Amino acid sequence: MKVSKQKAAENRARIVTEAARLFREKGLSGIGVDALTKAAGLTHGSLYSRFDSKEQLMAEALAEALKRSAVTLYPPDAATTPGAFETVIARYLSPTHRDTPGTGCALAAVGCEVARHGPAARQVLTEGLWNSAGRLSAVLPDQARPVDAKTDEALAVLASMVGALILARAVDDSSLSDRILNASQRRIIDTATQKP
Amino acid sequence: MKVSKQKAAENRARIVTEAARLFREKGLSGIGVDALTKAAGLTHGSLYSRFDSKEQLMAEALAEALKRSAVTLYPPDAATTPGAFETVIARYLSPTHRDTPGTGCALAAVGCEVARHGPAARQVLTEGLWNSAGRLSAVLPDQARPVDAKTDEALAVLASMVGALILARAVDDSSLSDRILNASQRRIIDTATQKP
DNA sequence: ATTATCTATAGATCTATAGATAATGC
DNA sequence: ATTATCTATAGATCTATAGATAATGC
Repeated sequence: MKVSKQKAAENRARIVTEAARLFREKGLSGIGVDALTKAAGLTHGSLYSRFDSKEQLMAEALAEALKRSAVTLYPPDAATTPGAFETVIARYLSPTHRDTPGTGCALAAVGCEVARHGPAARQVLTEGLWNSAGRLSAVLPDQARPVDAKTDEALAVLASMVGALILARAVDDSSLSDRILNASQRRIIDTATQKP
Repeated sequence: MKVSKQKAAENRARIVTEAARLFREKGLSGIGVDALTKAAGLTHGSLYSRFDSKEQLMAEALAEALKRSAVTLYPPDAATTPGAFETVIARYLSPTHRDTPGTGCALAAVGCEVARHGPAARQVLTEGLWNSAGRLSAVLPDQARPVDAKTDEALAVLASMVGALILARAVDDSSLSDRILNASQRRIIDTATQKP
C-alpha cells in the first residue's frame, strides 16, 4: 500500500487542509482522527506516522487555517485602496462568512476552545491574532497615528469582529443574528471613521 | 440509598449549579456526565432519573449560569448611578473575569461551542444574550435615543466585550491578553461616551 | 530494502440503561 | 410501597500503537 514520495507529501498536505476545514466546522473536540483522515481519503492508523498526536495536527491545521483566511479576509494589496477598512469589516461581518466557518476566521471558529487546549495550538492562534491585527492596522482610516495607538485600535476592532461573528453563529434566531452583524458593522465603521 | 424529598431536590439543584460552573470552565464537550455528577457528590447513573440527557442538563446549566452572571455583571440597580456604564465595562473586561470563567459570562465561555450543539442550549443562550443586551442598554450613556438605536448599540458593545474576553483567554501571552482587555475597554467607553 | 498505508486492536472514556439496594413516607 | 441513588454494564467512540502489506526506489 506504499505510494510515491510525492503522493505521500500530497496526502500529508491534504490531511492538514481537510483538518483546517473540519476543525473550524466541527470544533477542536467535535471531530476525531478517524473522521479527519477519512476526509483525506486515508485510514486513521496512517496519521501517526506523520503527526505525533492529534494536538500536533491541530496546531498545524490552525496555522494553515489562519494563514489562508488572512489572505482572503485581509488582502494585503487593499491597504492603499480608499474604503479598504469598510470593505474588510463588511466582508468579515457578512452572512456568507457567518455561514461558512470551514473557510473563515479560525479565531471566531475555535477561539473559546483553544483556551482549554495545549500550548502548541494556543501559540499558533496567538501568532494568527497578531498577524490579523497587523493587517487590520494597515487599513485603519486614520493612518497618521503612532503605531501603538493603531495596534490598540486594531486589537479592539478585531475583538469586536470576532465577538460579533461568534454571537451571530450562536443564536437561534436569524433576524437577531443579522442584527448583531449589522449593528456591529455600523458601530465599528462609524466609531473608527468619526474624528473627535 | 434513598434520601428525603428535600435532599433529593437539593441534589438536583447542586448538579445544575456544579454543571453551570464546570461547563463554563471545561467547555460543553470538555466534561462528561461522570465528572459532572461526581462534582455534586453523586454517581453518574443517578443523573438520568432527573435529566433526559446531557443535552438537557446543559440547557438548564446554561440558563442558571446566564441568570447568575447577569446579576453580577449587570446589577439592575446600577441603571441610575452615574458612571454605571464604565463600571460595567471595566468589570466585564477585568483580569479577574478573564481568570474565573466558571463564574463568568457564559456567552464568552461557550459561545463558539453552542453554535454546534442542540436547539435547547442555543435557545437558552439566545435568551441570555437578549437579557444581557437589555441590561447593558439600560446603562448606556445616551439614554435619550430611540429604543432600537440603544438595542443596536447594546448588541454591538456586547459583541465587543465577548470577543475581547474570548481572545484574552485564548492567547498564550499575558501582556497581549492584558492589552486586548485594556484597548477594548478604552475604545468601548470612548466611542460610547463621545458625542458627535 | 525501505516505507507509506492499512488492518486489527488495546485501553480509555463517554452516554445511557437496567436492575439492585436501602431509606423515606404513606 | 415508593423511589432516590448506586452498581454494573452495554455499546459507541476516541486516541494511539503494533505488525502486516504492498508498492516505491535504490
